Amino acid sequence: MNTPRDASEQNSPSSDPGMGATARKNILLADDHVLLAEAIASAMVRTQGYATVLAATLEQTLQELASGVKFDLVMLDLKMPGMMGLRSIKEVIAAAAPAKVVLISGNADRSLVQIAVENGARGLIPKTLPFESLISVVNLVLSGQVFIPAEGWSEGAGTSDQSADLSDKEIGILRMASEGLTNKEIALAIGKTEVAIKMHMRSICRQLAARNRAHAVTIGLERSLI
Amino acid sequence: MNTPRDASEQNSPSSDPGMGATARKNILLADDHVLLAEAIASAMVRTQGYATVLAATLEQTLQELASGVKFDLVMLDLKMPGMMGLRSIKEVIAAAAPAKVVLISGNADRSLVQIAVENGARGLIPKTLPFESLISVVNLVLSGQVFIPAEGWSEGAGTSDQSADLSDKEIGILRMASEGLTNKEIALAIGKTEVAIKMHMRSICRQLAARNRAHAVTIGLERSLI
DNA sequence: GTATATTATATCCAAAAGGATAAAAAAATG
DNA sequence: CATTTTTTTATCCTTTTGGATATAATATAC
Repeated sequence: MNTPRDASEQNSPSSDPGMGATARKNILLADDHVLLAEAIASAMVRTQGYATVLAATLEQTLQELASGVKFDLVMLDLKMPGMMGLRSIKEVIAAAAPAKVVLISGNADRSLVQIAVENGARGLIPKTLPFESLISVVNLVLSGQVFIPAEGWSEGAGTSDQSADLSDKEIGILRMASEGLTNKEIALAIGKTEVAIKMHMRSICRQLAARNRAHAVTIGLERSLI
Repeated sequence: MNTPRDASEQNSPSSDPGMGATARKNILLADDHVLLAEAIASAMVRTQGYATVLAATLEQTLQELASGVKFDLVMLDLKMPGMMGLRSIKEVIAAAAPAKVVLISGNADRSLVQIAVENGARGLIPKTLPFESLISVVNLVLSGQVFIPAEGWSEGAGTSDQSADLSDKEIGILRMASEGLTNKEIALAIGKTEVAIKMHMRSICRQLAARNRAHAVTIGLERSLI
């Protein structure tokens, strides 16, 4: 099945006149892993005739979505420069509407995807998916279905764990904590007191269902919140 | 000695008679991101005529390397089930010899790759590399060169940071710490005293140049040590 | 075997993290 | 405006970390 894919030149989308009711689909592929993105893009073009545009950062993605080109599907990598967990996903979903948004990830955790779907995402394409299945999933999603793989992703938190999204401030604090800064140092850095940071950390841990800051950092990293 | 069973339908490697001195190359592609692996594999086959075998776990990789098939190049993903940082990289390099081993990663940190190269790795292929460049890099490496991209990876630790590899015990302890376990709980889990764990944590932090356990967890996750 | 590392343990101690409660300060809401 | 909510701060406290030092118990090497 896999034959030539030439990576570079996708068909440009936009103004495409005189196509039937089921016109050719425009896909925005947002992934900084160009190697993968080009491969997917070329498969789309070759086997389905879908026009594909690439974006390598969140910024580029939003730019493309604001460019006026009407996309049918956005394939969004969870770990891309600029991405900050659920926060960014929501942003893209809003900007992409009414285009469908499906997530791509190497190892997303269950709860994040679940919440993302509740917020309008059309599912998840794990990077561990065989090539062949990819096309089927894309068409499935284009037809209006939601696709979530039954397995193949990290266990996440099977228990009671709602993937709340942290505020920008909380994300900043968690990031600093992940870099080894103490509460006192963080406080100094953002001009607050140590106690304030401590309260934020407690809030962060509660929201992430983390046992302590080390655990919070782990969860933050795995959900690419930070 | 099992015959090369290749993952999809790539040309089977091994006994390939009647090729010139520069015989066709056998490549082992170890990456659990099948989507990407198949794309690379097909590009290899199509544009270069290189036979490619896929492996999706460290275990499979080592099995292939022990199967008797002579590979010329192993492309090894840093984040694959079973992989534990430098430890596993060394293992693969040893098992692959005299085949060349080049790393693949979405976001490897500088120091790890540096140390890996000092241990015999032939360089790094970032997943952000354009498709076109991939072929060039592969041939470059096959010709005996080491390839390390000048940019496009996480800053890592620019300062004085030697990516030492942790012992199995240390990795286990760090992993438990990343899951929010306290020293006391870890001690209980592995039948040691709290103080012993504390000493190990200190040793871990020293080796990773981490400021504290939260930082150590971050580094451990980023280097996929845990 | 002895000598030399490595690993584990015991006691100290100071700093930081985690938790609770109450009260200002600021922001958002009506 | 007044009111409600959120954020920030203060003061307690307990547990956990992080660090130092010394001593036992294993290994590892010679």
